[in-house]
Amino acid sequence: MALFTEGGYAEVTIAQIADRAGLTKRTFFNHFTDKREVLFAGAKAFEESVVKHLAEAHDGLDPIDAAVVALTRAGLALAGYGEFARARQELIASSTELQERDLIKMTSLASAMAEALCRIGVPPRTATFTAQAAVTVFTTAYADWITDPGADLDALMQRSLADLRRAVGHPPGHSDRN
Amino acid sequence: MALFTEGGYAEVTIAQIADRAGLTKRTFFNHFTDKREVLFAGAKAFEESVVKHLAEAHDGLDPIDAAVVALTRAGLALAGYGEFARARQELIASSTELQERDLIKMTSLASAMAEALCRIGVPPRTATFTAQAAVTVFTTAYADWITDPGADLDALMQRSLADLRRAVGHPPGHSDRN
DNA sequence: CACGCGATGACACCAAGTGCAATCCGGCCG
DNA sequence: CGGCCGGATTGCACTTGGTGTCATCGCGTG
Repeated sequence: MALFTEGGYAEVTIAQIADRAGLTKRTFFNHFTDKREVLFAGAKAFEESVVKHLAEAHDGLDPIDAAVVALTRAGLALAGYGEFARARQELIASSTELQERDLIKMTSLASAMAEALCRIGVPPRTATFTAQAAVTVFTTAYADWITDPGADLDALMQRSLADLRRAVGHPPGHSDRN
Repeated sequence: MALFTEGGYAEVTIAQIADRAGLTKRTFFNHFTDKREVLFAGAKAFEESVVKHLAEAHDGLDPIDAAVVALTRAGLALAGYGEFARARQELIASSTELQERDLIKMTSLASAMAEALCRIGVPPRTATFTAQAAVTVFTTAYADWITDPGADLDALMQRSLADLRRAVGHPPGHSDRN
């Protein structure tokens, strides 16, 4: 991170990273498949955390609410990394390479969530849309949270979900229940 | 395309592409910034087409419906490329590199649409969610259309939109109008 | 102490890009 | 007709990400 923030992502070379870590270029690639991947180390763990929360806490909730809750819970575990998260997000925003990687991680997350929803009994197509929507909600709520770390992630998530609902409009053929 | 489909994306080298086109590696990079980009040549034109349709045909429609209609109209212009589109999609599915590029193109499309919506008077946050949702709808409808080129894109889009609406549930505080 | 195994390192190598300068080619002007 | 010009093409050298292979190191175990 130190190297990246002072030199810019593209300028920093793998050799430099390896040197800084007291290792070799080759060893770097034994730990990370990519240069990009070094900034997404936690992604897999986060995905698993979300899936776990999703499998646990879906009692009586709409799929979309369950998905949002699962993302919120998993997201709260990131609360400690505030400063790092901000720097990382800024770095990602500065490089299309990193944005691409970020997007595919989010897509992977959505897929994993969709699969988890299927296991709960949600039909596949609904599961896909639900997961995708939930991840969209998370992405913007997370961005909000980055710019204001003091805010409550849960509230931000609910606000984003409400905004999304307002944006896509009403589903056909039912009157409001709940 | 011929090279890619017979050899697989990763195996084909820029030199081979250039040879096949009767050009040089260097010249290839004068036309395309990337190896990936050669498969996304039409993306910018598509994006502009969508924005144009969106600016024109938003009379009296909800933003989300306007966005979906714009994507549908622009999508219909792709009807001629059926076989190519299928091969391309298959290729993208086979390579994470290409998936990443595809995702960022879709994100760029969503951004452009959001901006266009803002110009129409939709508040920014709503515009972002609307555009994102519409692109999601398009992505799955397009995938459906790829697997069944005989189908009607318009119908597929409407079905996807309905599915998405069902997935995200009802917006708060209004009873169904329309 | 010998052995084995996982992590590290050295080295050679390939392909994607990039910068720069030379060259080609078609049109245009005197 | 001949020279000139600007854009497209090219050759070439170079950097860097990434991989395959094999040697080596360090360490815990029998």
